[in-house]
Amino acid sequence: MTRTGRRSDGSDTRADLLTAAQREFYDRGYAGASIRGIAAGAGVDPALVYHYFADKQALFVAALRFPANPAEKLPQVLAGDPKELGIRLVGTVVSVWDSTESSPILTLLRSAVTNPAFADMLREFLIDAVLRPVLDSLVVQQRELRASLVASQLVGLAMARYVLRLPPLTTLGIDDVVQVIAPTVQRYLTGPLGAG
Amino acid sequence: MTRTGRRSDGSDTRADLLTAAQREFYDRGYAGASIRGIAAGAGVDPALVYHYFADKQALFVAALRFPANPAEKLPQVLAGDPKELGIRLVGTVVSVWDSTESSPILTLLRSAVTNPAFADMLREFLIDAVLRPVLDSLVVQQRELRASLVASQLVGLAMARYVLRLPPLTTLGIDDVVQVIAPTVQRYLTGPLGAG
DNA sequence: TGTTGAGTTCAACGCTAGTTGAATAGCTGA
DNA sequence: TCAGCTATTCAACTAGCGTTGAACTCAACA
Repeated sequence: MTRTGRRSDGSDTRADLLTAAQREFYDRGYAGASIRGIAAGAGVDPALVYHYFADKQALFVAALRFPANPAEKLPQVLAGDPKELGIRLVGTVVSVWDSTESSPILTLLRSAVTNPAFADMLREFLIDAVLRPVLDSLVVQQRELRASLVASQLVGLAMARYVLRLPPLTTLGIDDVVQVIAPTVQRYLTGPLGAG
Repeated sequence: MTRTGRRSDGSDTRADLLTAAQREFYDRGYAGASIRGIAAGAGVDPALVYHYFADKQALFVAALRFPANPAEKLPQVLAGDPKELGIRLVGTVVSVWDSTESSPILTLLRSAVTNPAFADMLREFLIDAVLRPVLDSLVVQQRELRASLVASQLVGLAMARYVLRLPPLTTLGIDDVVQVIAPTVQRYLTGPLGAG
């Protein structure tokens, strides 16, 4: 019964910690998740977390980026008729959100609400990594306003579908969600912003 | 230097506690706010909180309802041309949100993200107290879907304007916000929900 | 005037949290 | 084989939390 010391099996403890952290941060938010709980989820002593990560916040940031989930989907969103950009954007975003049990963006959304630093991270991700590229592909004015409007509808959709769990929006299939939300996003992207 | 015992001035400590609680819950969310911090904000010993309220959750609920902020604005939203219902709804909602430094709904929004019980409270408030009455005043189908769509855009607007502080949406005046958001809400309320 | 009850503080309990330093066990390369 | 690095655990520290019970002081009413 060896207690301390290195394990004999070739387990990847760092990855186990990141997976457990993802789950825990997603379920409970940044403040609600505990190092002890994450360590328990990975079957490991809490102190071990500090062997791999500087502190709780570093673990959070690392968990957000694991596995690498960059905007590599952007090209296929941008390709095609700009008149159907809203359809492709909403479809891609919702399918990414639906695809995993603990989407990093939803984790960040949960934590952004009570932590201004994470709100900054989310805002910068949304604007810099997603919406600016999309809008730069269009010939429109008022890009920043349009970007924030699209963000407002997408964030609201995430809140309604995953956090508040509003009955019809939560159970709708991806195609139905796209059908009702995409026209709004399309107007924010390319439509007139005055009276509609 | 009297330490314990009743105060001589006619101060309303209960109201002071509720005001401090509002501010603290708004700033930090339910879990992040502390009884000790709220008591300090009211210039009072933490134990005094338990003289007036059963526990932290009771204080939270009491702070949400203080001062009474029911949907007494509904009639003036419902009155008038249904074609401009979106304008009146968005205008009223944003002006309520902007009017106070710690709107109860925004507090609830902040806390709902990490606490399912508060998510239920917020959902029920939005649907039962605001959106069902509005939709019952219209002759439309798919009321529940329309309600959740309106909720998604309003919640997203709140997130963008007050939590994420997306630059243009945060600084826009109420009239400008209404101008860009109301058409979306109007379509969700009365427009076609298929391809737009 | 005396008594009661409401308002108020003090001190503490039990719990959980993030974090750290020392000790131990196994792997790797000389 | 052995030295040293890395992985791992143990035990503890400090700080903060919600909450409680007892004590004290004043105001109001009989």
